[in-house]
Formats: sequence, C-alpha cells, structure tokens
Amino acid sequence: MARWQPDPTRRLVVAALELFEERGYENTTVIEIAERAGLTKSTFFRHFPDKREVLFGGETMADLVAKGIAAAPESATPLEAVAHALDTIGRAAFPPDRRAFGARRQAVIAANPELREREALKGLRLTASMIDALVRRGVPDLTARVAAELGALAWKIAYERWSDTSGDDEFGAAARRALRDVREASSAC
Amino acid sequence: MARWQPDPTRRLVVAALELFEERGYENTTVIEIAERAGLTKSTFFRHFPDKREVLFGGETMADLVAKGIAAAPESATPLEAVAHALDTIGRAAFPPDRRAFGARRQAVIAANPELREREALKGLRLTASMIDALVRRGVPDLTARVAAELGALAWKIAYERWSDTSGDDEFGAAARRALRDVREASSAC
DNA sequence: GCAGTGACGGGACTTGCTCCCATCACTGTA
DNA sequence: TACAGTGATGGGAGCAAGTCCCGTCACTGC
Repeated sequence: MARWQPDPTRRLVVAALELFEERGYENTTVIEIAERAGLTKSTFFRHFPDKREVLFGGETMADLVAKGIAAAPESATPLEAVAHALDTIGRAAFPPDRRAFGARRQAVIAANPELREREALKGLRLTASMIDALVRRGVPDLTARVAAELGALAWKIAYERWSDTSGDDEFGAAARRALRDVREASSAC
Repeated sequence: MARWQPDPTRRLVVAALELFEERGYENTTVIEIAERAGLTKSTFFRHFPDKREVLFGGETMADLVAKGIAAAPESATPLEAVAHALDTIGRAAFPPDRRAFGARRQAVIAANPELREREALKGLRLTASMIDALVRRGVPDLTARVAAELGALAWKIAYERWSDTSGDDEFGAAARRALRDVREASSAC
C-alpha cells in the first residue's frame, strides 16, 4: 500500500474551499483544513506559504500572460498583444470543467476581506507582468502601463462573466468580448 | 499634569515609520512600536485594526475622491470629473510639508510584501469608490469602470512623481499632468 | 464632594507561521 | 537479499499578531 494518498495539494485546496463555504474563512483553522485533507498543519505550510494562498496558488496567471504577450505577432498593437495573451490563457488555464470551481472560489473570496486583499495583490502582479512584457516589445512605458491596466480590467470582467454565467462560453471568447467592451468604453471617457 | 501625552495616533505612526526604516517591517514588533510611542500593545490595537494599517490609516482617499467627483460640474465628462477630484484632493490631503513623509512611507511600503498587499487593497477601494461616484452621475457602468481605472493609474503616477521629486510642485499640478499623460497614452493603445 | 466616563495598562488566550528533528515507505546499488 | 540514502510527512516547541476582559485613575459635570 502506498504510504501517502496522492495529490496532497489538491486535497488541501478542496478541503479549504469546502470549509470556507461551510463556516467562513475566519472561522476555519489551518489545522482543520489539514485534518480534512488527512494531513497536518506542518504539511499545509509546506504546500502553501500562508493560509490565504490556498485559494490562489497553482498556475500563476502573471507568467502565463507574460508569455502570451511575448508570443503575439510583432505587428500587433499593445492592446492586440494583450488580447492575444488573454486568448492563450483561456485555453491553458480555464477549461470549461473548472467553471463551477471558479464560481465557488469567487464567492468565498468576495465574502472575506483578507482574501480580497490577496486578490488585489494578484491583480497588481498581473498588471506588473503585463507592463514588463509590453516594455520588452518596445512599447513606451506610459503606454504599457495604460494598456496593462485596461488589459487587467478586461481580464477581471471576463473572469466575472465566465464564472458567473451558466452559458457555455469558453474563457477566450469572454475575454475577447470584454476587451472590445473596455476599448469602446475608453473612447467614451 | 495631563494624564496622557497628546495625539497618540500620530505618535504611533511616527514610531512605526522610524522602526520600519531602522530594522524593516517584519523585524519590528507591535510591542516595540507601542513602547517607542510611550504606549502599550493594547492601545496600539485601539488606534489601528492591525499592524499594517499604521501606515494607511487617517484620511481615507476613497471618500475624498468620491466627494470630489460628486462636486464636479454636471457637464464634465467622466475623466474631467476625475480630474476635478484629483485636484481637490491635492489641496486637502497633500500639503507640501507632507512630501518628505510621503517619500519615506513609500520607500518602506515598497520594501515589504505585506505592506504592498495592503496598498493594493487601498487601490481597489479607491477604484471602487470612483466607480460608485461616477455611476451616481449617470455614467454607464462599463465607462465608469474604465474611467476609474485610468483615474486610479493617474493618481498612482502623480503620487509617485510628487513624493519622489525634490521640485516644488503641488500635488494638484502633478495629478493634472499625470491624467493628461494617461489620456494621451490610452489613445495610443 | 462624588459618581460617572473614557483612554489606557495588563494579562490570558487563540491562531498563523517558523524551525527543527524524528519517522518510515520507497529507491537504487551491491 | 541486504542496506544505506531520499524525501514527504508527523509532531512539538516557540514567537508574534490579534482578541477579550477587567482593573486603574485623571478628568468631567452635577
């Protein structure tokens, strides 16, 4: 018999999400999460640097976006490069079967200030990563900052729509629509 | 003789900033901050909800921006309303004699992940507040979100320039220039 | 003179998080 | 078959953040 059950990281995430839904983030102890996953506190902190991160670990969106922007055709404008990146990400990190998980995760995050704070930090990282990738393409600094900010907003809107709706959209389509909407709105400011 | 020294909140902020500069945020204990201010841990947590907040408390930028947007002339476009708000804030919350403090504060925040995280949350609050104020003016939701995002970026750039430079600019002027730059950049995306 | 009031001191307690060491199924090698 | 690594986990000591509750005492108004 195997010494340990497989995929401890995933088990911790599932246990945490369940407990946060049942009794709220702040009424849940790291020890309780670990126990439900059949592990201990020590092991929890070997898989995640802190309690909040259990809902944010895994695929780092910032890296994916940076790669996507770098891979965009050279002729693309800044926002077109961002669109290319969002499209790539949709295929890589948001398969349709993860939508239900995404919706539950979003609800838990929205209900807790600490988790919203961590989400805000991830947003900053995403933006910083986009700025960096755009500057590497030769985009002027200020233009890159604006394009990244608009791209991050589009990403946020797309993720909201994708996880909230019960339709059968894929993330890429939602992202394209969101970016188009953001573009239109920015010319109406 | 008075029972307590005056302005305990300010004394705590000053003590915290000094200690963070001397030995770093994470090598500084709440007890140490309180002791340098001539107080105790209990009193610290009566003035601030947590350790991070000691550098973010006080004038809440989100409220000021909301008031500034609401007070803008009715004919103003979304971004003009934002400009009006930034201008008002400059006069109210960023007198020239606070620039040195602002620069020290920024350096400490930049050096620590926890403080950057809190700053990111404040940024979200600022944006949310701007969106709300714009929607109240009848601005469509998506337009409001984009204008708020651009406004928040302008605010950030203005604060960076204002606290970093040794010139004699006032915050309002820096904000106007930043918003104009952001506007130009957004049409180059 | 005298009973509130309210800011502060102080200590007990929970929990997040770190560190260090022991355990033991699995691995490759002789 | 034997045997010394390896590496993920268990477990416990310890520190600091943050909460709670209660006592203290200069100030206040009557």
